[in-house]
Amino acid sequence: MTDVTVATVPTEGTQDDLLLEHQLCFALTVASRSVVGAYKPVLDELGLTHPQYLVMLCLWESSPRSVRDISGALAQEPATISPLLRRLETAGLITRQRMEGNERALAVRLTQRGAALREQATAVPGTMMARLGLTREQAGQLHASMTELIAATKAAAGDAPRR
Amino acid sequence: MTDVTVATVPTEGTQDDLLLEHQLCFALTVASRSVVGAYKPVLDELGLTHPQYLVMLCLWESSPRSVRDISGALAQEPATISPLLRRLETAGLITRQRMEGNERALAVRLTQRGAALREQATAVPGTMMARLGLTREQAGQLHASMTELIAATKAAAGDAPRR
DNA sequence: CACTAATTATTAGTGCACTAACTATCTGAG
DNA sequence: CTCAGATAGTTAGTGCACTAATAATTAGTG
Repeated sequence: MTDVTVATVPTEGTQDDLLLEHQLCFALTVASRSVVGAYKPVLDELGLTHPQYLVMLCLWESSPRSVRDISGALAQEPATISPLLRRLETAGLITRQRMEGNERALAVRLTQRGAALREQATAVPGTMMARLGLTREQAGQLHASMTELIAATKAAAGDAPRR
Repeated sequence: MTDVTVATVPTEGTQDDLLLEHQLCFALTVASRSVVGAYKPVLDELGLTHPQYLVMLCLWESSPRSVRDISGALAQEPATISPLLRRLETAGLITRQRMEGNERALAVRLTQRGAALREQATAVPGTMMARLGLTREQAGQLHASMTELIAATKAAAGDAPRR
């Protein structure tokens, strides 16, 4: 219906460049919101939001981790992670206590319930790929494209702001 | 450095499925945030946030539009658009008045300043592609992938929730 | 050793995004 | 013609995400 769009994108700049439907950034944000939205019914059963799910993935990989560490792994500001962790603590999935030997850092640790939730979560990736009708190859291809894009933005950040 | 990831994804499900770095949804959200972040310095000069930029693109295409119309074009809830429009009105870029003939609908209209801003904006797409080091072909390819993904999520939404 | 620097986390403030609840207007079936 | 239901926007409430400012601890240098 509306997929002539890409095929007709010309090689040089035109005044069509400002058409909403031609914007990669628009397609990307819609895709992101749509995919996250598709996770919702599945994650609801675990009682997690999508960002919370990502934090849990992080902790299932290794358990006592600092805020800075998690923040780095998720490419998110500590100020974003902080309240998120507070909610996960309230939900009884993690504990937060100062690290011994370095009282400024926080030791974020899975509770028994938090660790146990992993069992239910193992089904999530497969369920989602099936729901979206993606093969492992397609998913891998998209993953690679996104990784490249992320790298491109890092390069762009290094260029202009001139720090 | 860390790009062995995709090449080593096996064909069948393993316990590695829960590794953060293997999640497409993670790569997608990071890519989305990163790209939007890359727009920031450029859009700052126009005094727009990225979501506001998308609304303006919308209005530069056709000017008196209803909230519902804009909401549909941007794939966003009216409740999200509403306060966003209020800020654009405060910024003097648009006006909001009830439509004559249908007092429930709103006529969102560009002001002179709003229309004029388009001149500055014409440079944005080109600037961004250059900054990200993307060719038109690459951008087109990514755009097509995102469009497919979006379609996949729509299909998924139609399946399960069974309305 | 003292005092500045850097590191780590949190808080405040703004803006997006969504759901649910509400108001106002319009439409259409009886 | 009337009033139940649909339509269009807004508001309230929650949660993310970012920047800037703050507090607390640690490390390093003179």
